[in-house]
Amino acid sequence: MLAARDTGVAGDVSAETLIIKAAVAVMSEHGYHGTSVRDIADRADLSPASLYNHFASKQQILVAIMERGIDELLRRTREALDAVPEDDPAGRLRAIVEVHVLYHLEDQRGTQLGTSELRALEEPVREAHIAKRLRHQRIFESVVEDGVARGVFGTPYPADAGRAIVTMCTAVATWYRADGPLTREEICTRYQELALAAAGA
Amino acid sequence: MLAARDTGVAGDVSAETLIIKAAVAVMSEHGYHGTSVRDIADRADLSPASLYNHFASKQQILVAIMERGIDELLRRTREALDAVPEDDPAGRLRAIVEVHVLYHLEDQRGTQLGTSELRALEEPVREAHIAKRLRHQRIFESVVEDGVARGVFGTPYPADAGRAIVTMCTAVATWYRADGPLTREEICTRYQELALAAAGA
Amino acid sequence: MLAARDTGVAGDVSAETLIIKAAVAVMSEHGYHGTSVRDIADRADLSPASLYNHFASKQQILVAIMERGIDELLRRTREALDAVPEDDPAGRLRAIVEVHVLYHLEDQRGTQLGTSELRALEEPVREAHIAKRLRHQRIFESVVEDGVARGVFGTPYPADAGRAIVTMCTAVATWYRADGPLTREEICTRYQELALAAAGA
Amino acid sequence: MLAARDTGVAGDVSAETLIIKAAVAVMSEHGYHGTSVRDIADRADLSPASLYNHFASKQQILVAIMERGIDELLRRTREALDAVPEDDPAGRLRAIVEVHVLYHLEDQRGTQLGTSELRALEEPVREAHIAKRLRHQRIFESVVEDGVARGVFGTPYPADAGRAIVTMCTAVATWYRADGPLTREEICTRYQELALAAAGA
DNA sequence: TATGAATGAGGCTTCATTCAT
DNA sequence: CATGAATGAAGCCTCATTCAT
Repeated sequence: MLAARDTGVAGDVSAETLIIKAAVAVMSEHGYHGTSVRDIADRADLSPASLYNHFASKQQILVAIMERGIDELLRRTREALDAVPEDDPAGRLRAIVEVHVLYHLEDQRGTQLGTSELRALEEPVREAHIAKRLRHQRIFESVVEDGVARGVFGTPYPADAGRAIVTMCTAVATWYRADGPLTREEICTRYQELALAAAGA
Repeated sequence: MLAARDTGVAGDVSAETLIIKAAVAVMSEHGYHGTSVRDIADRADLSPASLYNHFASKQQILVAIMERGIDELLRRTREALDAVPEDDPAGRLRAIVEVHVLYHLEDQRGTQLGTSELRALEEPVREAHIAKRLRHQRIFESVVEDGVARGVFGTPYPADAGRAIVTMCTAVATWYRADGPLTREEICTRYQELALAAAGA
Repeated sequence: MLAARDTGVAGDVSAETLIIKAAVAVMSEHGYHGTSVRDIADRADLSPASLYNHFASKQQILVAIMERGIDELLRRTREALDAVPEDDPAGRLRAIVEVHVLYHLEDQRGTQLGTSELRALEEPVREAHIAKRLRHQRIFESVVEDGVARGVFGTPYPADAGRAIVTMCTAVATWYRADGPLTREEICTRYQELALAAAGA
Repeated sequence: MLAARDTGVAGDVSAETLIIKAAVAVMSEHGYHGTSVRDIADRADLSPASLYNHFASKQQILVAIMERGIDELLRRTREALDAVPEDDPAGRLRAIVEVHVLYHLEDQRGTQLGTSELRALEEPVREAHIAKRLRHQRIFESVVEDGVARGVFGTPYPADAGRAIVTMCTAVATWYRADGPLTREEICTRYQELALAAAGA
């Protein structure tokens, strides 16, 4: 049972990961409530009963998806921030926008779920999860605020700008098509510029 | 409650309108698939069976909500545009942002539904509905493009800017709280500024 | 909808009563957990879904059966006691034994359920129900104790005798067959004698 | 399967015995149908799959419990009878009541199962098992009848008395608590007296 | 012998909808 | 126009059991 450890590394083929992939695929299309356990099982080439050897409930599958998603996003965002000097607000904003956009392009369906199915999370997980999302948004707000404090950004509403930036970067997951006219990197660059503009750079 | 615009007459309290209000209330909280006909009926103080005297199906209730929403938004947007001279791109952008933000603040729940339940619409209504939404977004894009053509906006990516503007203005419906620190008008003003910034005004 | 009121009177044909009769029939044979909602529905000539128009759950059907049973038994027992002078302990014991035996012969299956499915009742109903059953048993104990106090009964263990009497009278529901050698009245008489003997009359 | 016989001897720890003990514990609480194989396995600190290395099915576990119980009871009852002279009906009744009561106090849960889960036994085991239980009851009836024939007992209904005696002695398993006011021996003595009274000694 | 994983059957319940009243 | 009752389909989940390891 070598592959049983979910390392997040490509090539991971544990049953849990396969199920989560299947669930992301079908849930991102029809939503949590619009997706049946059978839908997930079919997609994962399993019987519905077998799902329950890996997850206690449909809800727990959603929890796994949502938590992994926000945890990874937070991790990457913090990592990106750590790599840019504090006295370079524009560079810091560019860095976290890059992470955000690339992550939402890389895992379009998973991140869409993360954005849209908050309401399907049951308490008490929901509350904790929302707190994480808020923490993530606060990072953007504080980067903009910091830039304003340093005189690099000129927006009079740093918090609103931060929220607007997160919002528009998140939305790329809803419209990006791999066969569209722009590469991921191009989209990323454009959103960095849009973000800087919104911040009043 | 001017907005009860079923027939256009103020004070409209037709059963259809009551049901739609009830449906918006519960569906905006749990989504289309997460809401049962009984949930709607309970909210509307009716029996589930009675709903069917007014709507042919749960799906038709959703259709009514979605179509009314986008139709009204399109109508207001066009109306706003007609009121501003063509040679004032900034004014035009301000105008449609105002309509968009105010409409999403005024009918938070209905517009949230409109944004999130596209996937729950069944064909062929869905396709037609998406076309309308696209038409709406094209208005924003063309206003930005026009502003660039006239040398008023400087963004190198007018289409992306247009989409980003719509996106961030739409999102106000998800976070606005009536008891928050800002009035609707203040929010509106800020988003007008953010939009102009994104357009490179 | 004339018959909708459940009066407990013979001839009552409300859906609730029909379902309860069906449930008693199948549950008394296979037990609560050994009986499926479909079993009950089939017996009542209904679809499983229709059951839920009348009872909120399988458990609530059981509750109705159990509560009606013990309430009726308590009622009859108290009524019987009221009809015999306090200074006639033997008559009083005969009276409550008669009620007990006849009720358990009259509704063999229902009373068997009442005796055997206590464990299937969920809290908090269970606790309250057990209290009722205890109250019923206390009546027997106090009649025997009273008889001892008055010098009519000689048993040195009135409480044990009372319990033993209830127990053996309850058991008639498990072995009585309508086509057996004894009439209900004969059985009743014999158990009155056995009870008096146990009490040391 | 050398060690499989539960001889009651301390130190017997075969897996079969452990499983049976676990099954008795959980089944006596929730009944056969209310108990899952997993419930038994959990209680026995085994995986459900492992149970099947020791018993062919859940049903076979029940069979083992029920058959061992009635076999042991019959054995002890006959043994007790053999130890008392035939011309001492009161002594014989005392002897079998003692065995019955003590066995039901010693193995409260197992005997409760034996009494209540007859209906869960599948044919053809069920029929054979019922025959054994009947044989056991006939012993009580014949002891009473014999006592009547010898002029020692006065009851006019020896069969009913026999049944009533078995019934009330069996019931001790349902109410006895180790921390109650009476020792097992005291209970035993009282039920011997109650039995003699019922027999009209 | 032990068990994680698999599964068809079936558990209870809710669903959207219909229809007689 | 309103609704209690009915229902086939489907929902999530547990069941007893099997099997490869």
